[in-house]
Amino acid sequence: MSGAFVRVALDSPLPTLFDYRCDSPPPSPGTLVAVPFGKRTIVGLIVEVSAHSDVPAERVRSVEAVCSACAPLSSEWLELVSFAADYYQRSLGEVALPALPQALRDPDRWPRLFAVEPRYRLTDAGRAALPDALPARAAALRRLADALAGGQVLGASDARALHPKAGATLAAWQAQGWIEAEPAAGPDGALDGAARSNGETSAAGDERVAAVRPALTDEQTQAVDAIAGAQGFAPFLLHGVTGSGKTEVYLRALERLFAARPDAQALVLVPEINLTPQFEAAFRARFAGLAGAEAIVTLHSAMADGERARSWLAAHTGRARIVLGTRLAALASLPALAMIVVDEEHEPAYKQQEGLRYSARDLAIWRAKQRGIAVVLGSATPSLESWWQAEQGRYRRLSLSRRAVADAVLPSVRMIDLEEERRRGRGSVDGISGPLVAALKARLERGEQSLVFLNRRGYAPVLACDACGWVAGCPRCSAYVVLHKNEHALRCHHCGWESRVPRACPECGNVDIAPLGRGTQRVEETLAALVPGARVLRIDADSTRRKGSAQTLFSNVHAGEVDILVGTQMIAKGHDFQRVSLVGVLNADAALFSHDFRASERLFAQLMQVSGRAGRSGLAGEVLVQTRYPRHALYHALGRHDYVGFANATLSERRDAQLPPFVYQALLRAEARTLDAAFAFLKAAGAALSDLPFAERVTVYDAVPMTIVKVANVHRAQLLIESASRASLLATLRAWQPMLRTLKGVLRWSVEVDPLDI
DNA sequence: AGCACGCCGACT
DNA sequence: GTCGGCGTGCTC
Repeated sequence: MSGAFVRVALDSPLPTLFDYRCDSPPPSPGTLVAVPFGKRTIVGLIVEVSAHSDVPAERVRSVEAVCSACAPLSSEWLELVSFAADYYQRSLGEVALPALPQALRDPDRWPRLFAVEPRYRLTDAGRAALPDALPARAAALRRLADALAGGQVLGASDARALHPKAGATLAAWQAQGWIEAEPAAGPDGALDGAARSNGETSAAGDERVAAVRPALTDEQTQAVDAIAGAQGFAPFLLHGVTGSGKTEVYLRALERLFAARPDAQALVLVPEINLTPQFEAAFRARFAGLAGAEAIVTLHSAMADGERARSWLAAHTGRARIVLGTRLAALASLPALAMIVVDEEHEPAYKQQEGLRYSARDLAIWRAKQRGIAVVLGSATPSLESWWQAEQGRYRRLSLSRRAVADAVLPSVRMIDLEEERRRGRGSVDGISGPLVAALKARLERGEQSLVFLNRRGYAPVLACDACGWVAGCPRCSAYVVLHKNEHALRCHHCGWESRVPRACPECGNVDIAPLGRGTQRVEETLAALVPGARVLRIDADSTRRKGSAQTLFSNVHAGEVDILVGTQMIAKGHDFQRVSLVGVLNADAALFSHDFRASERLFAQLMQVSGRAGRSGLAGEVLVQTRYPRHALYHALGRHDYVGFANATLSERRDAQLPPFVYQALLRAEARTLDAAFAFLKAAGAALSDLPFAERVTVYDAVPMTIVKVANVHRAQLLIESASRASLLATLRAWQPMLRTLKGVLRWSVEVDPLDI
C-alpha cells in the first residue's frame, strides 16, 4: 500500500502512538487531526509523518479530518510535552491533548474557532444614528462607537477587549444597518494577527486604573537590572518580603523586555487567578499600550471553553504578548516566549493534584532552559527546593528586604502562650484568648480592621458523645465528618458525603452530643459574642461556594463594611487590605508535629503570608499567634520575620534526615476495593523493582496505607521509592512501568513523581 | 481511559 | 422472560 502515514498521539494511557493513513497532502508534525479510535472519533496530535507503517495494513484506518486552519504546534512544544510525559511517566498523548483547550479537541467546533472574524466599518446611517442610540453610561460602547467613527475597522475581538460582553454588539449594530462588514482579509489563526488593531482600542477600559509607575527602591532597581540584563537561561529567585513590591519588579522587567523586543511573549504564572484580580488589573493598566486586542490574555480553568480557546489561540499565534495564567498555562504554546514569571513560586497549587501530576513551576523552569531565557521565581517564603538551588548558586538570588510603601514596616509578631493563660486562670473562651479579644476590641475602637486566621472550615471538626466516646465519622471514608452548624449538616471534607445532625448519640442514645474543636463557623459565632458591636465576616470555601461570591465578600472588606474578617488561608493570599492592622492566628500548632515533613514549611509560609496582611499601608501592624509552644523554633523565626534562618535550619534537618530536596522521590499509589488487594499489588511491585537496573541506587520503602485509608469506599495504599540521583529514579520508573502493567489485579494504580504529600 | 462484549441475579 | 451488575479485552 502506498500513501503517507501519520503517527498520532492520543489521550489514552496506552504508551504508544497510533498510525493512520492520511492521503491528503501529508500534514506536518504538530498538526491536530480527528481520527477514528475504537467506536468513537477523537482528536489527536500528529507526531511523525512517515511513508510506511509497521501496523498490518488492514488495521490501519484513515484520518477523518485535518485541522489545517490551526498552525501546527512547534517542535519545541512537542519537545516540552515529550519531556513532561517522560518525566511524569505518562504517555505523550496524555500530556499533549489535555494541555489543549477543550474546544480544540472537538472537531465540530473547529469551523467556528477558526472562522474569519467579520470586520466592520461605520455606514452613513450609523454615523447619524449611533451617537444617540447609546445608553448614557455605556462607556465601553461609546468607545467602540468613537473608534468606528474615527474610521477604524473592528472585529468582535476588539469589541470584547473593550468589554467582555460587547462581543455581540457589532452583530447587533450590523443588523441595524449602522455598520457593514468589510471583505475578509485572510484566515485568522495565522501569524499575522498582531497588527490588526492598534493600541488605542485595546487600551480600553483601563483609564480608571491609573498606570502609576511608583519610584523603585534600590533593591527593586537592582533586581530589575539583573533580570532585564540577563543573557541566555537565567533563573532568578526573587525573595521579597510581603509588600516589598515584587509585582513592580515583574512589571518593570517586562517593560524592558517589550521595549527591546516588541514581538516577544511573556508567561506570567500565578497560583490562583481568582484571588488576584488586582494583579491582573496592574498588568492590564501597565501594558495597555501593547499592540493588539489580545495583547494580554488570561488562561485558567474557571474560564468558559470558548474564551479559553480564544486565549490559547492568541498565545499560539503570537498575538498575545503576555499570558497571565494558572498552572495549566505552563503548557501553553508560546512561539515567541522570552521571559517567564512564577509568582508565589512556593505555592502547592502549582502542583497538579490529579491526572498528570505536574509541577507548573518546574515545567516553567524547564521551558526557560529550553529557550535560553530568564525565569523569575518570586516569593516571600521560597520553597526549600528553590532556596536550596539558590544556595548552591544555580539560581541567582535577588532580595527585597524592605516594604516598598513609605512608612510601611513589617508587623510586630507576638505569641500568646495558651498554657500560661490557663495557669493564670485566664482561660480562653471557646479557644479565643483574653489578650486576643482585648486586641480585637482595641482595633474596633480605633476603626481599624482585624483578621482572624484559622485553617479549618466548618463549625467544628468533630461531633462527639461524652457518654460513650462515639465520634461522627463518614460511612464511606476513614475520616471524621465536620459539623456545619448553619446548614444543620455533617459533611465529609474528603468525599462530600452529607447527613443531618443527629439529635442523640446513635450508639448510646445520649442527647448530650457536643461539637469538639473549632472551625471558622464557630469562631465567627464566638467572636460576634466576645466583641460586641463588631461586624464579623467569614470567608472560606463554604461561604464562597457560589460563583463570584468571594469577590463580593472581599469588596465588603475593602469598603470598610467589616471589622473582623474570619477565614481560612483564602484570606491570606494576594489581598492588599488597607485598614487591617491586626492578625490573629488560632490553632496553628497541629502542623508542628505532623507526620508530613513538609507541614512546617507550609505552616511557616502561611503564617508569613497572613502576617503580611497586617499594617500594609503604614498602620502599626500586629500579629498575635495563639500557641501552646511559644518557644518553638518556627514561631521564633516567624517573630523575627526570619525566613532565611527558618529555611537554613529546616534545610539542614532535611539533609540530616535525607529528605527532599536532598533526595528525589516518587510514589506508587494503589486504589482497590480492599486494602489487602492494594497491598498485594504494591508488594509485588516492590519486589519487581529490586530486579531492575539502577535498583541498587534506589530505596524502596514498605507499602503503607494512606493517611485517609478509605475515601468514598476505595481503599488506598502507597509505596515510596527514592534516590539521591534523579536520573536513576527516572530510569527505574521507566523500566518499572511496563512491569506494573503486567501485574494483574482489579485496581487502579498511578505513579507520582516529586509528590508533595506523602 | 472509554467502550464494547459477556455471563449471572432481581424485576417490569 | 429482560434489565443491569462489573470482569475482561481492545483500541492504529
